[in-house]
Parts: sequence; C-alpha cells; structure tokens
Amino acid sequence: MTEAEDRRAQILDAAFEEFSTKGFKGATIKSIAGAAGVQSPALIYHYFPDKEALFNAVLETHAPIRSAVEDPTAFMDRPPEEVLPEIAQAYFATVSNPVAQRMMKLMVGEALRRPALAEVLGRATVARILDSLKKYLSRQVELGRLRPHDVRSSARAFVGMLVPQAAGRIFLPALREDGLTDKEHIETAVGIFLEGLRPER
Amino acid sequence: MTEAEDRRAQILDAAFEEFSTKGFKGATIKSIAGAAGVQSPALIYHYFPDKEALFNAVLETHAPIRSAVEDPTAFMDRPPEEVLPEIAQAYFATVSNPVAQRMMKLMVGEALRRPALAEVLGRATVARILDSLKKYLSRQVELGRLRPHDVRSSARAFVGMLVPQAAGRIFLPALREDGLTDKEHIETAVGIFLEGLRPER
DNA sequence: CAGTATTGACAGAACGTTCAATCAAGAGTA
DNA sequence: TACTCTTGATTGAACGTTCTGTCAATACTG
Repeated sequence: MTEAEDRRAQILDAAFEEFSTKGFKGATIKSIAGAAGVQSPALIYHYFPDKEALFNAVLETHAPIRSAVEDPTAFMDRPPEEVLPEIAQAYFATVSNPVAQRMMKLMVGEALRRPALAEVLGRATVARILDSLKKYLSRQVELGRLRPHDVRSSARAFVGMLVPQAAGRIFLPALREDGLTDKEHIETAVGIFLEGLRPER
Repeated sequence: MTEAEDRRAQILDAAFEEFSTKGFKGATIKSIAGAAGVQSPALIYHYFPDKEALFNAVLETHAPIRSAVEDPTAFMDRPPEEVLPEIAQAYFATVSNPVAQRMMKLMVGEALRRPALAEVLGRATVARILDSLKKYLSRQVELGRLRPHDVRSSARAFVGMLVPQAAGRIFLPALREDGLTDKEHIETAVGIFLEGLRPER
C-alpha cells in the first residue's frame, strides 16, 4: 500500500515477477493481483484488456535491455585484447542483474513454446549481438589484428564460450560447484579465443 | 487404433509430445488423451496416479539419452585434433535428432521453473559432460598436447562454442539466416580452440 | 457532482480427478 | 461344451476446483 500512485506500473511489476517465475500458464490473474497488493483480480482488467495483453505489456516494458553492444562505432577500432574482455564482463554483469535474469528466464521459457516470441528473441536480441560481433571481428581481421577466418563462426564461439558459466548463474546452480569465478573464466576463455585467432607471423 | 497393444507406451509417447511442445501446464490430460488416440481422459488415470506422475514417467522413459561422452576411457589418450571434432559432431547429431530436441525443450523449459529439475539437468547431464571434458583436457595437458591452463574454463568454452549454433537448430531459427553449416562451424570453432591451446614451443 | 479507481460477486469454460458402468477375454467348473 | 466368475481395459458422465473475464455497486478524488 506504500505507493498506490501508479497502479499500472505496480501491476506490471507483479506480472513480470509472476510470469518470469511461473511462466505464462503458471501465473494466474489472481496470483498477479495478489503479488501487486491489489484486492480484486478485476482491477487488472481495468488496466489491461486481457491476460495476453498484460503479458505483451510486460515484455514491452522490459524490452530496452539493450546489451553492452550499444554503440558499435565506439569500439570498432579498439584492439580485441581490450574489447573482448570488456564485452564478456558486461555480459556477466547483465547476467548477474536480477531483473535481466528474470527477463531471460521469461523470454527463453516462453520462446520455447511460442515461435513468434522465438523469432523476436532470435532476431532482435541474439542475432543483433552476433551481428555486432561479426562486424567487429571482421574489422579486426582487416586491421590485421586477427587472422582471416569465418566470423560467423567465431562470433558464435565467443558468445557461446560464456554461456555455460552464465547458465550456472541463472538456473543451473550445479555448474557453480567447481568454483570457477566469472573473472577467471573471462581470463582463460578470452585468452584461448585470442590466441586461437592470433595472426600468423 | 493400429496398436492397442501397449497403451501405456502410447500414452507416454503422446504425453512426451504434448509436454515438450506445450509445457507441463500447457499440456492437458485431455489433449494428451486425444494425442494418444484414447477416447476418455479417464484411461490415463488407469495407468498413472496423476498428471505429475505421468510427467515423471515421461522423463524417466527418455532419461537414458546419454551423450557421446559415454566411455571416457576410450578417447582419453587420443589427440584433441581427432577427438574434439568428433565430440562436436556427435553433439550436433544429437541436437538434430527430433526426439532429443523435444527432450531438451522439455527439460530446459521446465527446469527454468522447477529447481529440482534444474538440479537433475545440471548435475546428471551438463555437469557430467563438463567433467568428462575436464578430465580429457587435463590428460591432454599432461601429455603435452595442450598448454597448461584452467580446464574448468576450457571445458565450458568448448561446449559453449557449440551452443549458439545448436540453439539455431532447436528453437531460434533466426540464427540460421547467415547460412553457417554445422560442419563449417565445427571446423572454425574447434580450430580456434585448438590453436588457442597449442603448447608453446 | 462527475469521472475514475476499486471492489465483491458472479458467469462460463476448462481443468484434474473420481466414479459407476460396460466390455472383452480368460479361468474355473459342471 | 456350456455356463458362471473374475479381471483388467475402457468409457461417459459427473464432481469440485480454478481460471479468465464481466458487471454492477461502491469508494475515492478533483
């Protein structure tokens, strides 16, 4: 009851929480209302036409979680020894952010069942990150800082290398048991990647 | 009605199909009964105590999808230039198998919401694969075929490198648009990995 | 007083689950 | 062989619950 100021936002927050933990089907209008501190589920229909619309509104609200690859021109010409660890670090920072974590759970969980969402997730997020990375890696090949190779593959490899560690943070706690820290992983994995693409003398 | 022989298996198949595409909540007893070619949902309760038990039975039925890392001793001493591409190939073969695809969708989708399942998925599958890989990589370092490094990290990096390509096959078709084939990806990515860990002279 | 926010009550549908009844097939018995 | 008994498989109907969405009445606010 602390802030009855903006009910819409309050409901959106609660819906985000519920959808991300229980999924679209698992979260109910009632449970969302409860989480939002609202007495009656009917109020939700005062702000949103139906459950589906509420779900889409939640997605839109949290859409602008743009990755660290915001301004491609900024790092285009900087050397990979600097840029790649920075990207990796930004990636893990994002993955450690609870809100971003919920967003990922939500998107992945629903995209598995909804092709339309998979399309959005793939194109607007993953493919975009990969494209930025491909451009950067191509540029670095041009500059002679990396040996010539297929950047479609190296871009996938680079982001992929970070995925299992991220998965350990987000939903597979069993992977944390060997105690590898994000910092250590960045150091080793990025090291392998750079060494593997070092131009021949 | 072609095979009224083993109804239990028939129901399990249908339930697997339904659970993997719609999720536990999304799949209904009715829809499962329909998919199994059974007239009445009641029949399902003749074979399984309740929906949850049916779900667990489905998981158990498809549990023994052991990865290609079955017999660790077999490839322990073989050189990484041979073994790693083979593992990657086996990985993509698994990922291309429709049944395995459904299993992955099912496990990942539900593990996001059920910590107990995440524990199983993490420990029994992912962690096990990583452990095998760690042992193999350690052994290769011992043999002087790879330079000394943190194998916890390189194991993650290796399987991770393959993940985005696999995701493109399973549920993010947008990633397929640049046309990179599995074979090409294996060649480039494994190449980077091996070059990145080549022992110094 | 006018308009919006909020509520409890409610309808209709769908859900998981239970139940009594039917059916086909085999065992036992005369 | 004929007849009953028994059992597991299968079904349609029904139960209680829960869900989404509607509605009219009330509370709040300017």
